[in-house]
Amino acid sequence: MPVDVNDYIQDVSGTILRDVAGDNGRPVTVQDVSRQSGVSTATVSRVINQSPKVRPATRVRVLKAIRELGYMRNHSARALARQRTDTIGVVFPGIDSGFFSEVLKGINEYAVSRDYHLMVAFSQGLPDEHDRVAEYLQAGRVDALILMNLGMSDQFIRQASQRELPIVLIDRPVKDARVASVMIDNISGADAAMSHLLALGYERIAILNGPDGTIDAEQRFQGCQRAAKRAGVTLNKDLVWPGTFFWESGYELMKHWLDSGKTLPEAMFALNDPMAMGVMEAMRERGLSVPKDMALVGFDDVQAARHLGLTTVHSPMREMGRAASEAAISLVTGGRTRLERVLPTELVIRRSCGVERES
Amino acid sequence: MPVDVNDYIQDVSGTILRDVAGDNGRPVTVQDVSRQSGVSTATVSRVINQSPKVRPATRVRVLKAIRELGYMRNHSARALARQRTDTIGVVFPGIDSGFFSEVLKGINEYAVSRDYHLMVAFSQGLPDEHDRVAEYLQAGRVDALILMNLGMSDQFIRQASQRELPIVLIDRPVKDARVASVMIDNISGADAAMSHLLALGYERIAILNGPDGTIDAEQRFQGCQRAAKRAGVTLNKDLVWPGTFFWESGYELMKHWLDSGKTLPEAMFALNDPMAMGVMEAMRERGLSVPKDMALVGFDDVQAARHLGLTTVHSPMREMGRAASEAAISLVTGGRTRLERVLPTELVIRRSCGVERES
DNA sequence: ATGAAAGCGCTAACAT
DNA sequence: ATGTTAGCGCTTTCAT
Repeated sequence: MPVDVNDYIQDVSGTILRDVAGDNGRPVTVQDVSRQSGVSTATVSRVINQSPKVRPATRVRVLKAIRELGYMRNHSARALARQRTDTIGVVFPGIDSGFFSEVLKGINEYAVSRDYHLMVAFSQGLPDEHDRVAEYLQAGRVDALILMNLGMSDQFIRQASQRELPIVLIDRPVKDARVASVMIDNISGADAAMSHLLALGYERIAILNGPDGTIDAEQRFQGCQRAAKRAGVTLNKDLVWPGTFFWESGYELMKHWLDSGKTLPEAMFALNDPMAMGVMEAMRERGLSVPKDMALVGFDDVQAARHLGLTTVHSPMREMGRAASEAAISLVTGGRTRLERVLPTELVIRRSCGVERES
Repeated sequence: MPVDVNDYIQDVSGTILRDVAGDNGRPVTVQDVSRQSGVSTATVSRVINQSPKVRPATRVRVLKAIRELGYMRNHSARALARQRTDTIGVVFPGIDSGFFSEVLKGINEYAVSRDYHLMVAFSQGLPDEHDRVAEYLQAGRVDALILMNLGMSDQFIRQASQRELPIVLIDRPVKDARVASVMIDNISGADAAMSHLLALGYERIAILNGPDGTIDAEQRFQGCQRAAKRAGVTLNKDLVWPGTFFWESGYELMKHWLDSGKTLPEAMFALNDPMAMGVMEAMRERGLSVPKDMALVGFDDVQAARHLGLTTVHSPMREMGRAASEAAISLVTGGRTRLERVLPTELVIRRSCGVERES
């Protein structure tokens, strides 16, 4: 069914672009098609919507008229009549965690395949965030909402979810709310990275943490603890440093460390890639290198990580987008969906932690 | 006027989120508000749309009803009646040049300030690109179209522009088409970079070009020539290398160069940052460094450039987005606009070309 | 299989 | 300043 619809659309749009509505200015409507093909508007609508109850001959006549007139269906009218927009709203935080484009592509991929459109907004700050969401919540704008990594309170989300509009949260679960959520398996990812470091025999392992209160930081650190516990070692509190998840954070830490003259740890696990890259850069500036002077592992597997040979935990951003998109559309169309999805992460071993396996 | 409208919306949305439509399932309409407040729907509409011709007392009554009922205006109905959607469509290429998020934010910034929404699509490949554009061209979906850096032919664009829908092109001019375009000043940017290198006294300057046929590559190379000409030198053809604009391109070039044992040039101008970063990485792997063993300049000023101390030409992506957004909305609302805008670029001097000024 | 007609929720003349 | 009314373009019963 979707396939047919697409075919139809391509057909029409091809026409549009070939000979542009030469007639008058007024846009072509079903009425016009109806008149031109000698059938009722109801039948025209049936043809447009691939209803099987149209005699082939009739269908052809209508299609011909559509083509001749360069008819295109009007979205607003259709949405108004059907009470759905075939559009899903996406709200991202204004500060770019760097992933959003990947996630958005994932969302888009699936949405397109289901013939859905995307309405996106970036929120700058909390009040604006609320406004944006509230705006999309307005009946008729979108059929579902995907919210990524926003700062709004659980309470706000819970209230928002009272409306009939399906909501999907990326990178954040909410208890007690009728919303779907998709996250990545931060814990296992961090566990794997830490375990790898431990298996390599490193003992003095520093951890550059993320900011307090973010779920990613919390879970990743939790993963570290799990790995340590399993290995029967304890994390050295003195080697756990607070970070911001920004590049500067890693850069500054390492710079101070080197300035202080203290000996470096054998290895460091930066809880995201930008920080790891900051660390690398600070070392490079001092003529030190990874993994010679210190092993290093990151988290997220941003594009640059590959280029720098940084061992890191791959966060499946694209897939998160896809999953969110699937959940949203499935909620809209009434399909069954798992309300909580946790996507697996995977350790990608490169040269920064001392073993040369992949590049 | 926009301010008032926003106030109103915030008002309403506040309500929405406070006490959720407790009543029945049916969404609240102007009719309901009309009934509840004892005025006609026309007046309700006037209040909603900030018409000045409403007695304050009446306005208050209506506002009260709106609040009590948790009324939200229906976008589709409004769009259908007004024949405008307050939405602008944005089509990006599926392959991420890395900028698109910046540009999108710029577009969003201005759009939001004018109370417009964004509908975005990524096209994968040429046919899909056409489809996406054609789809948005459908009356009623969006009020204007911003196309970024797509591969479609001038002819296609020209035909698309025949429709009444305003079109704004980013990073590409089209002759003879009734479209607006915003670009960056590649020529002056490259000229400045090249001139800088020449002023520093470098003579053997290699150029790592972009792919043939892309306007960015062409113009940037042109800028190089202009600088050379003005300085009274000629570009050494043997030092001009074809590139792809991808990281790998720079990496491979430099690797081969080093493998070949040929002496390095004194300086290199990579016509975009990713390639420059590839070059740096290849050098780093050989224990060479910038600018000690070779000066290096990039183009675009991506985020990592700052971290790596790469001298480069700043491309104002955010501003491009803003400008495109302005142009689009201004075309929609009938305001006058420059149809061609070329945004200035700026050389950002960091340590990679041999002088330590900024960091 | 097809048509007639009643909306979907809102706006915008036109009247008063 | 406010009300009446006729659409906007499409879908969808309900008849036939």
